[in-house]
Amino acid sequence: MSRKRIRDIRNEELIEATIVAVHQRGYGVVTMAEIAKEAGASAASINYYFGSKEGLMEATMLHLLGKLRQAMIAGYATARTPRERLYAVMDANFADGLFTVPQCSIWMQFWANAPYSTRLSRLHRINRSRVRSHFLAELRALLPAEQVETARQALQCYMDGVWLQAAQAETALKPDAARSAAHRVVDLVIP
Amino acid sequence: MSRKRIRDIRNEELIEATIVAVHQRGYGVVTMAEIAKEAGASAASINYYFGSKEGLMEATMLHLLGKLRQAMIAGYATARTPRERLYAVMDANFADGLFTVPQCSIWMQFWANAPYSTRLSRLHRINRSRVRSHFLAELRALLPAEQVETARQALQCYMDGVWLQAAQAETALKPDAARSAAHRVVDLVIP
DNA sequence: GAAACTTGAATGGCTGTTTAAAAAATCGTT
DNA sequence: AACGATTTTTTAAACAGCCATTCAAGTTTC
Repeated sequence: MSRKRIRDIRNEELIEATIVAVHQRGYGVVTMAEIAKEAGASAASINYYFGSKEGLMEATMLHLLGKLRQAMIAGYATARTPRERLYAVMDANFADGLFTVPQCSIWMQFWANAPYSTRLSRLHRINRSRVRSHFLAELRALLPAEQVETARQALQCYMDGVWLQAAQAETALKPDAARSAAHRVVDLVIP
Repeated sequence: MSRKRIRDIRNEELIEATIVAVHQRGYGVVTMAEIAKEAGASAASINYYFGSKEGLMEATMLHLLGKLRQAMIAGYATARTPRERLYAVMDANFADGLFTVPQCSIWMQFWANAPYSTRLSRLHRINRSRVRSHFLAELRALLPAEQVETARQALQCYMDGVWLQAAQAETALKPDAARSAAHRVVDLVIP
């Protein structure tokens, strides 16, 4: 029982430290020693838990992907109409616990580096196609078939772009403002 | 006369090689030796011309920024109405010579790394505020004041998002398709 | 006492930059 | 045109530093 628990505690601590350290120093530049220091541990112990630096990065992204997925199913639970479900897909990306500068920052670094790591690009592919199919499912109920793909691209690009800007923000983000702005964009696309 | 020319030729060759090499290997991982090999030169000669790796990166981004600026003033030349000028701002980002996978890729890597380099973040700030003011100038002529900022954010986020996706594309891009898609988005925002 | 956990130190490899010396280009003079 | 002098360009090799990973030897937990 406690065998598992210690490992899980360390995992979370190290992943949180990774998010902070990557945000502060940059994905390509951050060192194991810096992440370890942020977590109050040693570089060697990170390898003990995650095997390698790439393993740590993969676990960190897996963690963030999980949070995103969880936020989305939580939103789906209360949504009744296709439009509400479309709101829910957008809202998940701007959820309070997700839409923070460090997390948007690390997400962008993930995007930038995914093409150069087979393990990361796998995660990237999975997540993107999941978001994509959620969008398509709701849009098909709201728009004529020939407009669906254009609308999806517009909304998904908007979402990505907001994160990209958020990653560069110098002050704290306002998730609720981002959500209502996103709703306005949805209403623009689907009158 | 020819003193200047050789230096300019090498500069361009090395910058082109940088774009290719960074696209292939990633900003944070690419080495001077790899860039040099791509250009058919030696790592030492890059330092001779650019002083350092960071200097090379700054020069490369300056080059891309210049191309973007040039594309935009070229578009402005033929635009007559505010709406046409708004199209022109979008079109510049999707110009034939600019909207390619390697260049979108390096641009994203630039975004991701700008916060960690004072020289890059300076360029980033300059470019962003320039695009922003272009957007605002045209939108103010087309929308009531209280809608301008929302529309600007929607359009600029869309643009950024398209580039982000383009950087991940596995096949060649279609700049004209991107331009007409962008026009549709503009028409959506400004009826 | 065994298993799980932690870490300081060693390892091996790789990187950007400098240096010094050679090669190439340019120029002034004849 | 030719040629020596001077400047510009090139690079191989050396340098200095850093980093992920490993490992052996401890410490903690059960």
